Amino acid sequence: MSSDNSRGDSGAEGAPPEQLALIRESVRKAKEPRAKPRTWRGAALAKELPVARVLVDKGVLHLDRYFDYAVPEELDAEAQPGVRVRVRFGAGRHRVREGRREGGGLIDGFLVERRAESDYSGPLAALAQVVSPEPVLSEELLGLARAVADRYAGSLADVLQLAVPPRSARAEQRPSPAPLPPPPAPEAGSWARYERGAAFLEALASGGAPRAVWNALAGPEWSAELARAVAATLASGRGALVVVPDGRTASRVDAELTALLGEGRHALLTAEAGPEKRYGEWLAVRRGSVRAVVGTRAAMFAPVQDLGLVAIWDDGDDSHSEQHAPQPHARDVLLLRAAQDKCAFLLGSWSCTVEAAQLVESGWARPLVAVRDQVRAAAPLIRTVGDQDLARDEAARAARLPSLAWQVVRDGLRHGPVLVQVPRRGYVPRMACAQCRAPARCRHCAGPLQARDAGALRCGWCGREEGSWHCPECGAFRLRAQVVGARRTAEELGRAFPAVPVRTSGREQVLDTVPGAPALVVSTPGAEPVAEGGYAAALLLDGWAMLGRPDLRAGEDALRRWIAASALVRPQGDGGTVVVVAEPTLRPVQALVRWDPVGHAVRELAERAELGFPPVSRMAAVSGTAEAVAEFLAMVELPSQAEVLGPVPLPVTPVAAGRSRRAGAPPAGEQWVRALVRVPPGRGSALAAALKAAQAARMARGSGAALWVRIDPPDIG
DNA sequence: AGCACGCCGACT
DNA sequence: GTCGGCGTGCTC
Repeated sequence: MSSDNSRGDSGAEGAPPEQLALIRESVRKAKEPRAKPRTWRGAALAKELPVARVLVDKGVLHLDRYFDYAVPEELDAEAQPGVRVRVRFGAGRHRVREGRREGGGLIDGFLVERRAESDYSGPLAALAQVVSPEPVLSEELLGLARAVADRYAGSLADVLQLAVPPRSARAEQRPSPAPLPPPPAPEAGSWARYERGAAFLEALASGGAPRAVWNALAGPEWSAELARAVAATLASGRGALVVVPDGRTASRVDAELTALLGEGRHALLTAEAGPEKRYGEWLAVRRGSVRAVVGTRAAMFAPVQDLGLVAIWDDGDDSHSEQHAPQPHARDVLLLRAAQDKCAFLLGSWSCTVEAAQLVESGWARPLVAVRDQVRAAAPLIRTVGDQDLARDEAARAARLPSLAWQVVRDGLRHGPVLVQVPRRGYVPRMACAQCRAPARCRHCAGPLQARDAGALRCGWCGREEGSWHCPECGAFRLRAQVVGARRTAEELGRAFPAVPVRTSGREQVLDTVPGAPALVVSTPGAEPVAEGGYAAALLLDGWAMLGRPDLRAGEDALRRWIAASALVRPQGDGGTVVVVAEPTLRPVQALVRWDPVGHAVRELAERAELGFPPVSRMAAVSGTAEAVAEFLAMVELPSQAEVLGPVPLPVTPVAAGRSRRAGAPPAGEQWVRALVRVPPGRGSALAAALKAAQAARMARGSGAALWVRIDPPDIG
């Protein structure tokens, strides 16, 4: 049967209803496996490749597949792969009685492919509109989005919403500038301080794809080093992408790139620019006018052409986790990109996450480190104040500050600014051995024990009660809740040194830099200003607060924050000193004293492997009402060896605090539960696939109750 | 999610 | 006979 679209009445509202009914009937009866494209309107179609495969822009999982549409002749030229389109979508074909096809509104989508035939055995609806001829969704970007959706059990449309910025017609109309020729390969510069630093740069410059986990030396040179890695990649004729945690850090790297490459070779992609400007920059990158990008997490999808290097700075910072579904982490997206584009990979940090250690241990990446002597020389001297010191120190108890700390601050203020790091509010205390401070863990699943009502102990993962806890480390029977400390100390310090100005940097107002003159700089973690010439000293307060969070990462995180603050302090050769108020026997404190974040991460990794924790095992969280979670767990076909922990009740969001409507958080006042599912190494994709399939089936059935599935939950206690 | 189909009971 | 209840399934 040949096409019935030969009449060419493209402008008419449609064929007579009888004919439409006839088409439908014949299609139904003939059951052709591969229908020639036909439209309800009978409009003239494109002569070549008259079928457009379209991804409809709806995040729902059961629509996470392509739909075929017919390409009308007049849209033939513009309807190219990658463009944004609008199509009619939804049930509504039965309105043909009135002679036209109405129901089903216009929705947005992406044209993914042009084909000769459809494997859909019904008449195709026609593309309604090509929104713009700009091919925003390249094959590479589609492939990446697909991989991210699979990894996180999310829908392709959700990922594309993160990956492709909203259109701005004005930005699209402006032509992007002509690309500049590749710059010369840069000198090794301060990369020479690292054992394999110069070799890494040379590999980038000569078109290679080295993969490294870079433990940066303390001090301010890291941003220039990142810029050199970008320049080396550009020199090879390829593009480069750098993702950093926040806008402040992005502008630091941006400044180094401008210093090294001049204007016009790189783009800065952060949320601070407005949507139009941002889309303009994004387009310049996509069109190949600009070959290098530095930006915050949304830049992880930046469509850099001929990508040669992806880099991430400080992957332990939680702003690398996307807040929108399916909540991918920049490190993992860049890992997928490196694998897909076969490009170089650089993960840099002053500290070291367990995930980074795993990349090295698995042999996927090589360590990029300095020799021990260099490491120690670049770092300040670290001194600790623990419980014993506090107990001995009567004055300290009264003033809440030990005399060693007073002394270091006083000496430091003679030579320059002194940083005081105070914890942010809102950490939840968890239980630990009163004697040795080992975190109290469930004997069944090794989850964190938490004190519930009336002092009953309960596991935060599997919900089992613990009636007769004793410490597996030292045998003690008593527990203590680890306390959250005060920022009053900062005020006290200010009063104690009345001649010195006190400056604060925190959530409300983040200072970028402070001058090299003596001053007390009080800051929360992550908001520390850079001091001109480095801080003379730093005081890290309330180590208990940072270590006491009921989180698997508490140790790693505390160390990362301490190291980030200490890295802003002058080297010990120049008198730089840091005092940390925390028990010196604790592992993260010892790692800080030795300045050995990598060793710390390696030990954590070994322990996680033994206990079946992520990232060695893959975990997923399923949260919702008790009924929804139970129903979901009953129907999901989990891969073999999968283990379900819980469900346990989640804390109820106070009605007053309804402002923080985080993705996956229960609505204010509603009681939700959470189950954790874990699988052994290598079964992660099977787990994601199973969860996604079950979620899709649930949605298709229209089970109304909200339910959240989160791969790699960040807060598993 | 919409929205239309379809296979059951009360109605002009 | 026909209108219409909402349970079920599809959306190119």
